[in-house]
Amino acid sequence: MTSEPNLLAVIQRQLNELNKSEAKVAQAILNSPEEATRSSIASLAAAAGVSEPSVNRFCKRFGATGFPDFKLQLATSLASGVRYVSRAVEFSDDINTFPTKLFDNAINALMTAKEELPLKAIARAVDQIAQARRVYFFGLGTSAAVARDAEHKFFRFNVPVFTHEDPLMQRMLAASAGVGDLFFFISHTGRTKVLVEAAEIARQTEATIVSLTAEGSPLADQSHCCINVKVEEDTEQYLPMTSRLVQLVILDVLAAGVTLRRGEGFTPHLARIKDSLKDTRFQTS
Amino acid sequence: MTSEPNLLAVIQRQLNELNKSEAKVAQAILNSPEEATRSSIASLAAAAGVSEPSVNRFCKRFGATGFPDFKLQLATSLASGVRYVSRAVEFSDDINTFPTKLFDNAINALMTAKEELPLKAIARAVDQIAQARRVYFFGLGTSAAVARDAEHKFFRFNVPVFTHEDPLMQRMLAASAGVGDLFFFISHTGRTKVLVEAAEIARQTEATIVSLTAEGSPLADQSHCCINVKVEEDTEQYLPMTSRLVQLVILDVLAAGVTLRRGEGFTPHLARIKDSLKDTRFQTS
DNA sequence: CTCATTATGTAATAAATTTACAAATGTTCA
DNA sequence: TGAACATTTGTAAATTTATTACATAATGAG
Repeated sequence: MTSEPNLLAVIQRQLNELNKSEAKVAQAILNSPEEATRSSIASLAAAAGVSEPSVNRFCKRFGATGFPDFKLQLATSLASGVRYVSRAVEFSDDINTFPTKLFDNAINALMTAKEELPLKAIARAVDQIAQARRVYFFGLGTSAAVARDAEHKFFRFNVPVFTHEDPLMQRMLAASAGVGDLFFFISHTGRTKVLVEAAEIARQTEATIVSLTAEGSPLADQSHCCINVKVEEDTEQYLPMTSRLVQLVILDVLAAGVTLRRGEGFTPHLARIKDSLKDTRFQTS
Repeated sequence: MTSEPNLLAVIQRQLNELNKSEAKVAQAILNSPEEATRSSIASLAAAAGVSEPSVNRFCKRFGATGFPDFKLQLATSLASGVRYVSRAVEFSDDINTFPTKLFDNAINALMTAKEELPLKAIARAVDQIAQARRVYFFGLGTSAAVARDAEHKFFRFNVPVFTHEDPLMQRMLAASAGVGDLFFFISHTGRTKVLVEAAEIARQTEATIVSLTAEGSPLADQSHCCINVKVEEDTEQYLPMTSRLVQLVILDVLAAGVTLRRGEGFTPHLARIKDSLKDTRFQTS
């Protein structure tokens, strides 16, 4: 009943243990799996050079209730197995291809991140943020923009938040930290010197250090709680694009987590902030 | 023939444009998509409370050749693992559900945006940015972080870029603009007063106005070129989450577009900037 | 070489899907 | 309002597709 994640591999593996006509069916399916999902039992039987019941028996042998069920499993397996392969933009690309590639890469990164979400670390970070008296979001370069976004978001939850892009300010604030302060470091590589140094300084105080960065990096080493994001991205060669998207969504998750912890009683507060923005907008006609 | 990667979202979106019985079928499928992939046309018709041909017509309306083909597409679409209908986080959610929901919503937003990418506007914006003598990225609130990210990205392409979050600075810069200046406004709603005013001021100069905002908004009206992003997001009630992700990826697209226009000769410049960052990092052991 | 066993195919049956058409419903305009 | 038209929906027949039952062929052991 459990849908096999990779049906083709299973078929391939059992190939020798099949009898002649079943092997023919297997071969036909392995030759063009996509086509098999679209064929009727008659056309697949013809393609394999066997009779229709042989195809049916083949399907049952692999745990399906019948041919349609088998096709379904095969289609599912193909869809999940193919996995978008991220594609680099090339100089030969034109307006019709490169935007799609970039979107595909972004989508792919989020899907991958979603699958290996470090839920324990996230839950812990939510706890710590919810308990903090003050939260500092620090990042540099691209991550500075992420930190700014986080500040904006968490501010609405009545958490006193601060962001500073200036490494000197970051150091000074880290040095004068105390109980109840939480430093949230954001860095794709986790190796940016001045940021790691700020973390080291903060670590010597009573403050809590949370980081959103690469596993096993110097920055992660300095953290009480590290949310590590695995994004396959060659930042040495290209600009980081997808990693910051994942970071942003994770910060959304943290913000949502904090809100949920506060419970429904907190919603009026959010509504008040929303209202305060109303007059800054042109009304929709 | 093109297999829709996001069938449920497509169905969801067209829900109001369907007639009664088709809507019933749509609802039945949205209620339990997995079950639909395993049902026969008869049982789905029964579940929806319509006749079998109605189900068949529904399938054809969505580009399938018939019911089996539709089931196949649906199964394929489900297999990629994303719940394509955006789901709001609720107070009953726990750590195992709400992070997934948020990721799914983000992925969904990017997929939808990808489907209706305004390629003409993007191509035009790329042209204009490539020709600009100076580019100003202006945004407020959440969009300020997006503007900051854009500044960071475009800076690497040797385009003189500037960002200011201060509305007064924005106005002053807008007022003193001239030929070759490009103002790039970022706003989800396109109705933020001070931003629209800055655009109005800039519009009276020789500068070019490009905006990344909602179609038909006051801000769009002020722009020479408007890249409109359709993201279904209730910003009145919730914080904008997905829209800024789409904005970021579109800015990546613009940056890639500018790079492609410059041709391969430009890559050494990027390499030099990369090198300049090397010493700021701890080396990987 | 014969019997038992397994493998495969044929043909009938059953199920599911599609098509053609008719009834019902809604819409337009005098 | 109501006749004429268009649209939607369902019924029933036709067609396609899948399954089952059974017969025949192939294989292998004694």
